[in-house]
Amino acid sequence: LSKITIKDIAHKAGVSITSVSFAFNNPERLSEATVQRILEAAEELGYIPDPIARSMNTRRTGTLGILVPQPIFEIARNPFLAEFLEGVGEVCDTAGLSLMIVPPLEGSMRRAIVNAAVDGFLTLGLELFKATMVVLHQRGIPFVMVDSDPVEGIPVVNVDDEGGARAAMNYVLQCGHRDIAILGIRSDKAGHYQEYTGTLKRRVNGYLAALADYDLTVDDLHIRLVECPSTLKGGQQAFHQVWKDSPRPTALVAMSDIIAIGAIDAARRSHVQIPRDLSIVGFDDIPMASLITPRLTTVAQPLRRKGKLAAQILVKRLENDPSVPHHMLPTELMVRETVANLGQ
Amino acid sequence: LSKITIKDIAHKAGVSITSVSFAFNNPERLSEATVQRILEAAEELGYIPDPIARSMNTRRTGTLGILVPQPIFEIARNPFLAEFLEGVGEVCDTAGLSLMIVPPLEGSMRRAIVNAAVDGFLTLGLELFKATMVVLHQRGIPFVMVDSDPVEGIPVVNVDDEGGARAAMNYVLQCGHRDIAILGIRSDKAGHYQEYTGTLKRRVNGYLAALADYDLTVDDLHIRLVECPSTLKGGQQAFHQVWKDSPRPTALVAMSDIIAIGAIDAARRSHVQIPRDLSIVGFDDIPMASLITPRLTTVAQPLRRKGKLAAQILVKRLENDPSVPHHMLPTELMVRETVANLGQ
DNA sequence: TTGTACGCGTTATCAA
DNA sequence: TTGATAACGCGTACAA
Repeated sequence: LSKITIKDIAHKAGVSITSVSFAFNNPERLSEATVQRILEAAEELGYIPDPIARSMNTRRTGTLGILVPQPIFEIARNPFLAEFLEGVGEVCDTAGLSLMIVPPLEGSMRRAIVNAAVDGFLTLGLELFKATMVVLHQRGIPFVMVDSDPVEGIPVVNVDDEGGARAAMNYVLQCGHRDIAILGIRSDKAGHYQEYTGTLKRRVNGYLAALADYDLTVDDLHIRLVECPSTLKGGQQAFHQVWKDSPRPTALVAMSDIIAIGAIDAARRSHVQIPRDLSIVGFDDIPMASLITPRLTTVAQPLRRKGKLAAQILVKRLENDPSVPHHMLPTELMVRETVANLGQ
Repeated sequence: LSKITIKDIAHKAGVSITSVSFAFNNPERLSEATVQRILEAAEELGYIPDPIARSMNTRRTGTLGILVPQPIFEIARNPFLAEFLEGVGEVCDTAGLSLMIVPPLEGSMRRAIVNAAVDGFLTLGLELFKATMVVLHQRGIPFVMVDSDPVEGIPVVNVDDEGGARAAMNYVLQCGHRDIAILGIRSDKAGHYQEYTGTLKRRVNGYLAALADYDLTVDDLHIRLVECPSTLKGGQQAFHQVWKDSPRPTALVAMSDIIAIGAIDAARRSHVQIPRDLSIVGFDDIPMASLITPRLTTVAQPLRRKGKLAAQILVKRLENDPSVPHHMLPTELMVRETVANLGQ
């Protein structure tokens, strides 16, 4: 029904379509009277320029896309995204950009990338790495990778996942725990942590390194990796799964806070007391982590800063800044109340 | 740099541009050999159709917009959005749609609506009601209003805010509280709750109705309304503000969970024990509400269902379904652990 | 089966 | 100060 075009106005105001366009975009090139007349006609007709047609030759959409590896439905469940969005939002708001969440289309990353009418992409924890990179290049618009393995020529923003993970596991070991379940994030590499890439890989590497310091490995009977979705429910189910195990773990090392919090919740409902009966450490330090009781011991990563930085880089690229920064933001172990020291 | 167009392929494959288009969209109309040749050429050149040009004549973008009244930065802070998105996401995922978050552009709703290349809008708690409605109509694409005062001819999805608010306040009063601070959500109507519209108005009305049952009003010295942003920090600050008041409130009735949780957090840091020293009730029942300790007594609204329902309606409208449903979803008081009974 | 030509709504170029 | 007219890249009647 948005039938009213520049032509209708031109007709009504008795001018050419060029003049109408000028009236909006270059008023100083027209006589004031003409501009006035055109604007009035537009007002009367309730004219709104078609954003798509406009984008057609400005080559700009005014929105940037966040390419996420999971359906919106799923990704919205992880508070991780919200905080990341806060940072991205800061930049968008000041730059006057909108934000498009671009999930795989019918399971295909390619289709998603191809279809999205955006000026640039922020990729979040890319999966199907190689294939996706190719499409991204073909698409020919700037993109910045977040939480991915660094690639020559592409801006990347990462955090020190490995260092953080190592610190977390090391702390748990220091506290005397030797029966440990790692609560991993389920990916397409289900069960094969050796094939992990990006963030997952770096975190697992950190855990392994800390274990190695104690001559421990993950395939030990006492140390195991259990995968679950990075959601509250995922954490709850993971708790029930490992709690039946024997030997029963004395500590859970979760790869995300939301998993850890889910596990804590399930534990509480099962009258398992944290940290007396079971220790837990998370990863991310989402706001909820310090709001629950007991306060979650976890690895803090600067989620907002990460989002803001990545968005800033992308915006610069849109303005043809040729630099290709690679950032590695620090992580920090936040010792709080969910890990018991077995020595005491 | 996305220079590769349909023309380049036509040239390389030695066919017309029509054939190229057909090869992608209507392969059965071409000989298999030709299709093969074209696809190969496209593959080699790394061709990707331009989504904007395509939208230009399909009149479809494959994305729907969520029109929010605040900057992304701000709205991302409220877990409310995440849960709503979950519901919307369910629909998007199955319908193969992307999601665009559309905040005011340079403070202007109008500009935001005008610029967004989307197939339809979901409006969330519309502000500047009348003016915005006009632009939305002019834009000529379908939209569904969520959390707004119902309008003839426009689909609306609301929840029973008034009933929920009334139940919450009534419960607090039943528990014997008479010194109460309402923690309101700060809007552009700062301080003038009489001018509230939409959700805010309905909630305040609910509170007032419950108070009226006890012959109480909000301008009483003992009952007051304090406004703050609907964020964790907003709730923290609100706590400090009212805690200095005299008479000091024995109960806080917050218009959102995130405010309530912020207040609880601030209270805990000030060694004020909930609910012994201070009772608190929230609104929304976000997941965090039942995760914190003590578990938050609050009013549950079906956030996900709301998002899903609204999105479903919008998608139907995109398919030219002429029906204009008005929905009012139920709310429910969740009695948990943050309100003390003064009578006991 | 394939190609020509036009439409989509705007902005940009150039001439009048 | 204005107005034809050509892009922009793709879809699609219609003709060949």
